[in-house]
Amino acid sequence: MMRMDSIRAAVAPPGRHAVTNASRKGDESRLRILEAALVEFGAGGYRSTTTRSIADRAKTTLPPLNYYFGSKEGLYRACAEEIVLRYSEITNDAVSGATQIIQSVSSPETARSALKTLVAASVRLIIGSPVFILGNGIIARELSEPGPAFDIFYEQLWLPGIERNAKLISRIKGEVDVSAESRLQSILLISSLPSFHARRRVAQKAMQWSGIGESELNLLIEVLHRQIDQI
Amino acid sequence: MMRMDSIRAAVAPPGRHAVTNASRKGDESRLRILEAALVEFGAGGYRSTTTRSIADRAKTTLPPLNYYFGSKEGLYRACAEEIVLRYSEITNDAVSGATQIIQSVSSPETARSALKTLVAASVRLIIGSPVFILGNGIIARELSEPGPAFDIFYEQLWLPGIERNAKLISRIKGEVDVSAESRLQSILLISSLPSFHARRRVAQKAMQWSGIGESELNLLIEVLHRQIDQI
DNA sequence: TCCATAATGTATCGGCTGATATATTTTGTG
DNA sequence: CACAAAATATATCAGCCGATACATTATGGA
Repeated sequence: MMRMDSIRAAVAPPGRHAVTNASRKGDESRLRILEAALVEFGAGGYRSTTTRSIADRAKTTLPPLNYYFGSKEGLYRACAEEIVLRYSEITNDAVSGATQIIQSVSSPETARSALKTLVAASVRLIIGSPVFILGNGIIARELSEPGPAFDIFYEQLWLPGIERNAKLISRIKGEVDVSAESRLQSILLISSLPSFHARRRVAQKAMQWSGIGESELNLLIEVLHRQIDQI
Repeated sequence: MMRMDSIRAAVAPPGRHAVTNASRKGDESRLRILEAALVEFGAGGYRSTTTRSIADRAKTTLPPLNYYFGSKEGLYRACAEEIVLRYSEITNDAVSGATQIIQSVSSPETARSALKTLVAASVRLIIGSPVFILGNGIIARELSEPGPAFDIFYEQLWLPGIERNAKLISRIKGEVDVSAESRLQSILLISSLPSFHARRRVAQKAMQWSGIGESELNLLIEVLHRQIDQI
């Protein structure tokens, strides 16, 4: 009982992190595993995904998974952090634009325009981006059934997003402080998108779309923009 | 191999169904198991829920589960059908009212009012009803990760709901035929609700609500009604 | 009351899963 | 080139899960 290996692996994944000049092959493997995990977790969720399937996709075996990430749960959390990272990078422009407008003295119409930009960017990212569908699967699932990554997404993605949009909506309506109503509108607006991702199959079937391409995205954005126009 | 028992159990759960005068105790057990399954599946989803936990909650053992429902999946599907049944019963009034308005020659304002009634009823059912939270958990999960019950919900719940609301929206706008836009608006409107259920924790945290009671529901309905006013 | 059948419990099987002890190979460095 | 450390593979374990063979009890009609 209480073997050295398990302690080392569980507490701080690989000791390698403390070392400055580690081998490059290790990093490549780590990334390959992470990528495979994103695919597998994204397709099947946490429970349904087996570490073996991840190892297979990463063209390796089981031990490296624990070697680099400590456990299945550690790997899952690493996926969540990776998703947040990529997400932030992509939305960086739209977000910093909005932040600037929120912090400065701006007209309702400026705020409205920023909100539209944010929403359009989110739609393209969440629903349109093929490379991001897997990440969105993980996000959507974590929303409807909080798992090991809930807190990561909540604190780094949802709460900031809700607050940002609520402030913009508030500005549009000329409120001095953000009202409960505005915050609720923000939640509903933001909720629509992962929902739409999750209900992709439902929506596609109901709309009789053969796929979700440019024209479909544009229609969706148009409808949302019109909704924003009427705030 | 190919034993009688398994064939009988898998194809048509119990032969009992063909019999007119079966024992009452069997029905009670069946219901108790179904109720327990609704709780367990609702709390944990299909994969995470074990047949043992269901049997425990139903204060019985494993064999009766297969005896009455053939398999874990059969039990899950039975839960979905039960949910659809209860759901339909509760929304029956609002739905038949809306149907009547759709089929007759009605003014935009009549349609708008019917849509508001439908949405308010849905909000109370999906978000407000404590007895229905478990069913909604199953529905929400099945939306974001299609499982054995997806088709049941799609055909009996979502598609009819989307079509109904789309027709009302279309009527409100005075369209002759239901436009793609109206249908999309309908999807977005309907999507908000299970989303809000799923994101209950997120919303509650973000709104700093201690719970979702009458006043919170009313605020939510108010925001949605205002949205409908601006269609 | 008796008995066929329905209902439930006990015990167990086979398969899968996460994890890891152990052995082997690969890598970077002096 | 040699060698310590890092990385990867093999083999295996222990636990859980769905399912069911088998045994037992309960039910209700004749």
